[in-house]
Amino acid sequence: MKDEKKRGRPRAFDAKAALGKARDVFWDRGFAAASLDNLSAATNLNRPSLYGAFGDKEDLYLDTLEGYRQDGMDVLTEALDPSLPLRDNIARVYAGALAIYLHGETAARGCLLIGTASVEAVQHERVREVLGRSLNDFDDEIEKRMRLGVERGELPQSADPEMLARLASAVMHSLAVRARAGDSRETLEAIARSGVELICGSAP
Amino acid sequence: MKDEKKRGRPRAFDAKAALGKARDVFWDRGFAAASLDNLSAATNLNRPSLYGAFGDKEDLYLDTLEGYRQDGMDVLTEALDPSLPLRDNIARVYAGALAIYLHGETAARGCLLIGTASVEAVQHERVREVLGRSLNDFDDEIEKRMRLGVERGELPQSADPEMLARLASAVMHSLAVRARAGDSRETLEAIARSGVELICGSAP
DNA sequence: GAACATTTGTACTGTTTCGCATAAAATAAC
DNA sequence: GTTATTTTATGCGAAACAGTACAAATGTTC
Repeated sequence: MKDEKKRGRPRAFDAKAALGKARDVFWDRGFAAASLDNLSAATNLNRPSLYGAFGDKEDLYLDTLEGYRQDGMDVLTEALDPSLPLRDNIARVYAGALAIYLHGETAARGCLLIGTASVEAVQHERVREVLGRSLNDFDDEIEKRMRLGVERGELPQSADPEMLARLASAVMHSLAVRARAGDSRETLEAIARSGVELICGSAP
Repeated sequence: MKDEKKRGRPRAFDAKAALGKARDVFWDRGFAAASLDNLSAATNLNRPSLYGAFGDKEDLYLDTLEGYRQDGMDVLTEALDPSLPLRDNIARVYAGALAIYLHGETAARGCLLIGTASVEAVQHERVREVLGRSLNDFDDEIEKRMRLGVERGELPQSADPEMLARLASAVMHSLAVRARAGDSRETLEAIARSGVELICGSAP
């Protein structure tokens, strides 16, 4: 199923790489301010090629969001490796997030979803759906680890895994916003440390 | 200084009211997707009147952000009334935030700054400056209350007021994002309650 | 009432926007 | 080699866009 030779002229570009370039454009400018000329220039693709491969601008944007969501989930599950202590897990989640957020030419880009999908969410239902689903998936993944923490005694029996997870996510959301607002790496790392402390309490 | 009659034809509109209407447009659509036609229609002002009163689109947007920031600070200081217990203060901060965030025709609008200024912050330095300053001002105001809490014994002497304030803000940032992502009022209120619990610990 | 100053409404300009039509190019099937 | 099929490249076209010129309208100052 991988090398099924399709008839007709073959593509002269790697769709996945093009999606990555398009993602950078959306990440810096947002959906509305990203023009097809910007996207065409960044991907080295003509407009018809973009349309042929991804559909219109909104489809392309949704594709980049989905890819970003998937990548983020991979980073998250790796950070939450259950063979490590809970405290380390949460610290790794924040470290992984900051590695993604603090990366930009002019200013840090923060999170693609929180930073750019939030604006469109009010008017574009499909964007709102992806954003909501992404946030929920993140919450759920962290919640699983919290439940495990209660079972293992890393957290008190009275702890509420669902709410702890949502608050752990909240710190990450704040890091995303603050990164884009121009906060320094030191500031963000300090918030992450304090967040771990507050969420994990005096867990071992 | 209030009624200095200027010569020439007087304005036929209230600039403050117009700014409020423009704010609604930016709140729903963001800066980039808000057209001058949208703004002109919402304010019932011709384009030349908009330009004459506020400058270009970016100037107008920055004006609405400043106004929103000021309004937000007023709500915040009122919520932080030091005659109330710390726990009530933080709960009131979140309640005040949600009252603002959960208000939209199609979907909740969240926070104007976090929801719409974040996108532009990367490329527009002036927007980034307002956003960063607003977040900092909020942090500082809450931090003052936290310091008072330590003095009064509402918080343990070992508490770090600066970091507690930033984490209290973090919960609010998350509420802003989640509101725009479509989360229900019940969900958001539950997060706010858990946030108060976590931040204020077992404070009286 | 005459001269001046500012706002308002209409209409315009030049640019940018998105999406597509059309034809040439490149490969598979026959 | 011929035909069928898909992707490229050029460039079109209609709409939306931000900002402004200009003249009419509406005040103040003298």
